[in-house]
Amino acid sequence: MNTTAWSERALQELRAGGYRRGAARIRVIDFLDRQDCCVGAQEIHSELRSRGEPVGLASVYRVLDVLAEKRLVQRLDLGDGVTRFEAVRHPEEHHHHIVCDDCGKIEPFADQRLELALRDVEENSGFAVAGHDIVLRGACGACR
Amino acid sequence: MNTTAWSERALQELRAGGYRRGAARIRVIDFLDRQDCCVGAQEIHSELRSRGEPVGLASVYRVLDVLAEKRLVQRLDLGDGVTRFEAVRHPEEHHHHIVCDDCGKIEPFADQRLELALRDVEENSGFAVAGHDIVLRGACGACR
DNA sequence: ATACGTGCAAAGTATTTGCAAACGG
DNA sequence: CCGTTTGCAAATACTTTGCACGTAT
Repeated sequence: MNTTAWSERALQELRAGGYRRGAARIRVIDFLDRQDCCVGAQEIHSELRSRGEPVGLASVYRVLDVLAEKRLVQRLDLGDGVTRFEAVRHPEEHHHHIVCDDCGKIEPFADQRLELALRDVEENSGFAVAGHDIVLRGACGACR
Repeated sequence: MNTTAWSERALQELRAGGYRRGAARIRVIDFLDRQDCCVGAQEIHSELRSRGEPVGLASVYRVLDVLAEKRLVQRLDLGDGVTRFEAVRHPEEHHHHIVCDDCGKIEPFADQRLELALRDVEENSGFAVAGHDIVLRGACGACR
């Protein structure tokens, strides 16, 4: 399986949308593709900077905005005032997160029954539901 | 049923915890008791001010902090950068929220199957889960 | 009387916006 | 070339903190 598939697809979809391949865009997309969990904008900014691939912080936010609009990344809010982003590699199989209140560790999880229950709620809500955010909080194995 | 039960219980629990009945504390608690949905700190502050019960914004935040710690209110993050708070009237029957992306309308919902599915996930997570936050997003009946 | 509570203003943090210069196609 | 993208700095928005004064107990 090709590990760089996502960044390629992202750049391709952006191009199709009339977006150019600017330096910041490529760097941020490339960075996101290397992550296996969600990251915040400031984190992306400082990591890229320390790797010698500096990018303006505003550009990071702008790139993330475009990616989120194209649904190439998922925004997530863990409740600490930082918006995090994660590459959407397999749109059909999405997952959620569980966060440790003590050490801040973030772990993903997926559950079919949960999704089915959510789908039912969504269908009976009277809303045209576009998405849902689920965050579990507690103490991780190491901290409790 | 007594509609002011919550504010009384809140003040009582705070007193038991060694907290005094300061003016800001009473006003914020009283205000929260009159709401039927979640509210943000700034909103509480300006509403109280326009009602002629002014309270310092910092005090609002401090009161909310104490209440959240004592689990008398629930924090919730709807993803728009504003932390909202809601009185916890019946700890055993909690609910979640669905938000309209267009008009910002917030509606509560509760679902037993969803809770059961969550409980299972929580038990198998390896975490000692303290709580969960669920937010559904979409277009409400009027906006879609 | 004396700790705790409050209000104001200043600081802190995350994010957004204005604008001139750089750059992709 | 020309419109898009970028980086910087300034602006915004929410929340937190420091500190002197007020007040509940």
